[in-house]
Amino acid sequence: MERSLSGSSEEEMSITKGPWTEEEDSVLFNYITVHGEGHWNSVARYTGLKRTGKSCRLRWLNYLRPNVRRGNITLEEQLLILDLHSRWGNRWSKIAEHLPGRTDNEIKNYWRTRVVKQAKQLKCEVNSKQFRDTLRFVWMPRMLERIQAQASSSSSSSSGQAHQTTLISNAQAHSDPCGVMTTNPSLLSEVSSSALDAHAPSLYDSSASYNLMGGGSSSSYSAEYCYYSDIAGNGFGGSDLWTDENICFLQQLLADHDLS
DNA sequence: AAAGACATCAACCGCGGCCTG
DNA sequence: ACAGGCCGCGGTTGATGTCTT
Repeated sequence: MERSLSGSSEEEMSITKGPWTEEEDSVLFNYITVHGEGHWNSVARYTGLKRTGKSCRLRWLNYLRPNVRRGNITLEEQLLILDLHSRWGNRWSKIAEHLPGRTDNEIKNYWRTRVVKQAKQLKCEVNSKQFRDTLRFVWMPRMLERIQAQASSSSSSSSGQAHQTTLISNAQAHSDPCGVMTTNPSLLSEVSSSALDAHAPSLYDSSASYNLMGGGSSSSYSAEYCYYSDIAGNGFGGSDLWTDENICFLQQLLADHDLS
């Protein structure tokens, strides 16, 4: 696929856009293997590829680079993404730094195709406090439970005290064929701690901003949280949390409590 | 089986920051 | 100090695959 640009120079007129061919991939891969990353405009120039430096960089980082992982974002990774996004917002490259092998593009796509979609279905603004609290107090604890369930199914340990240790061990067990961790264990530990705190609301400041009910007292907060936590724990099914069934469940939950 | 709707993901674009001369 | 080039980031688009009717 070759389209011309509106630029006037002959060079600009012959720039290739669109999907990369195997041949182009091979040329780029071989060049970077020999010369290393960087100087992307030079890469484009010296390889003879009719691509911009930007395009070469993107193709390398998102596709050709060794250890790049695509598809099947694990629960641990989803949990990390949700947590890190709650801290940093749309800082995709920063978030990607903590998910080895994952690219900012992939994380961004995950967020837009899964999380934003679910927010729409819940008729929430994705950046609204209501939706963020839903993620934090319903989805994240639920993800954690699933991760724990996966871990306990492969481990004899089942005590609550061993929860975090088990979780981290599980994360460590998820390494790719090249031995790269799928998740940063120290970060996952931090995430699991904060998400686990959701099971013990008393640990939070009573005026904590995390209030699924949208501004009630601390006592109603605790009581309501227990309710949500219990229902979340019992109401979801399936291996994928982002299912229509679960969204309907949440919609009902929000409607019942006049949250929308 | 075909067509339309929807979901996913690779790639492009514009902008801002940094570096260098 | 500043202008130009390069790089990286985040937002958006378009192609392709999958599902539904």
